[in-house]
Amino acid sequence: MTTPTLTAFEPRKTPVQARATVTVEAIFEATIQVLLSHGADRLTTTRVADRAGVSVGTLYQYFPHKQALLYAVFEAHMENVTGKVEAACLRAHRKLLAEMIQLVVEAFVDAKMERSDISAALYRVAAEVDGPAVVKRSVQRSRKAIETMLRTSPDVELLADRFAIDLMLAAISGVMRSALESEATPATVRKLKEHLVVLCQSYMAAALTKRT
Amino acid sequence: MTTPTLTAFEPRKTPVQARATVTVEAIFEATIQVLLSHGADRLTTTRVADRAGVSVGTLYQYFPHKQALLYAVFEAHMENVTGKVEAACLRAHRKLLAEMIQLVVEAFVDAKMERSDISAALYRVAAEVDGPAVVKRSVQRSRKAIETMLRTSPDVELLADRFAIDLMLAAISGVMRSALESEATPATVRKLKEHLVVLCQSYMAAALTKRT
DNA sequence: TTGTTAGATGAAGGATTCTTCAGTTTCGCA
DNA sequence: TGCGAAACTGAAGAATCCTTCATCTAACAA
Repeated sequence: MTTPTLTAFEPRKTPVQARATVTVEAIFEATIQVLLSHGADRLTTTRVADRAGVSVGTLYQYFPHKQALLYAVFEAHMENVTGKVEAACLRAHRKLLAEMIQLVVEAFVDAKMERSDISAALYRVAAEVDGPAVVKRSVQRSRKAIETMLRTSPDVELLADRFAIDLMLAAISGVMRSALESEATPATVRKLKEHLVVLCQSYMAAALTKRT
Repeated sequence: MTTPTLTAFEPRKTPVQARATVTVEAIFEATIQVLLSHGADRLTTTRVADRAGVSVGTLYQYFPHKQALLYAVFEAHMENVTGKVEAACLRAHRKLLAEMIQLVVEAFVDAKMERSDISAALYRVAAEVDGPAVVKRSVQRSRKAIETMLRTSPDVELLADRFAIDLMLAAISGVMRSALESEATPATVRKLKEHLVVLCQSYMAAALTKRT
């Protein structure tokens, strides 16, 4: 056992020459393009390779199987969103609770909406690879960032448990999914963002006050 | 054009004899069983038929294609959950806002957890059929029930817009999905229920008070 | 009892897609 | 310039799976 759990999803070969790097990048992009133009069910390794301007064989040189490809794309997306959230947390250090929440929520929403088409398409991908596992890791990272952020607030005396934070993140995700799946208009998204901020602020205020 | 949009998902033939009804019911149940034992990707029409104790041909006599079968199962699940929510709304008429929210949230959670294995498995099915469309209809029904419920409250003066209610429902769904996908323990679910109630109560209180 | 309709069967057609690998081309370096 | 390694190619193998339809059986009504 070299790498126990996720071996099957790791790249088969790492590019060393420059052109190989370009190829992998092209395959990556092509995957997203095919996803958008043909849908997740008509996503074929051959089609992706065509779109990337390479042959199927090349694709299989870097990804052991179709799932690995999809997994990589999905993971990259989550990584991007999580990164944005972490960055927002850092920027929000030492601010008031309400403002913290606002910054984090807005960062999350913006990250998802930046390429809303991709975000929406990836929901179907997440179902085919092990979405929940990737999401769980992403949530853990976000939670940690939020926890340390909260510790710097002059506003908060009672520290929120991970439960409350995870729940808040799940709620945000749910709202965003619903918005993305119904192709919400920009105006709607703006309103949604405000409401989402209110929702999280109210909940956090309640969670950080409640004495049980 | 007889029935424009969803024709493709409607049953091909309606059972008239008693044994046919039994058959359809068996196929229905078998679909869920196969889903639980083999997973959504290994869900095969032949396998479902076998499990139901009939031949594939019989299956295709009632469902035009595999998707229609999955669609029917998913829709039934949503129908069940939505029904429970509507019932809870009716029971909560004329109560105080906080209690209303509590009853509705608990009804939703309970409905989803009643057969948590099925609920979880159906997330993958929803991705293959047009999940969002079914969900949207379910949300509309729930929202209406909640709106009329809220109107009977002595507690609420400012009426919540559909936006706020939809958002709340999406948040609840997101939290439940996260819980189901991580196979939360009963203890966790209990805690989660409490928190979800708090979250929704806080948000609704804020939404029904805010003056913009 | 008998004719008619509903219900059930399951082998086989047809189509699609993943994945491999033997062979070819390109790159980097001595 | 020449050689070994890295990349790339794409036809073909292999495995699945969906769906049909000609045929048979059970139910029901007259």
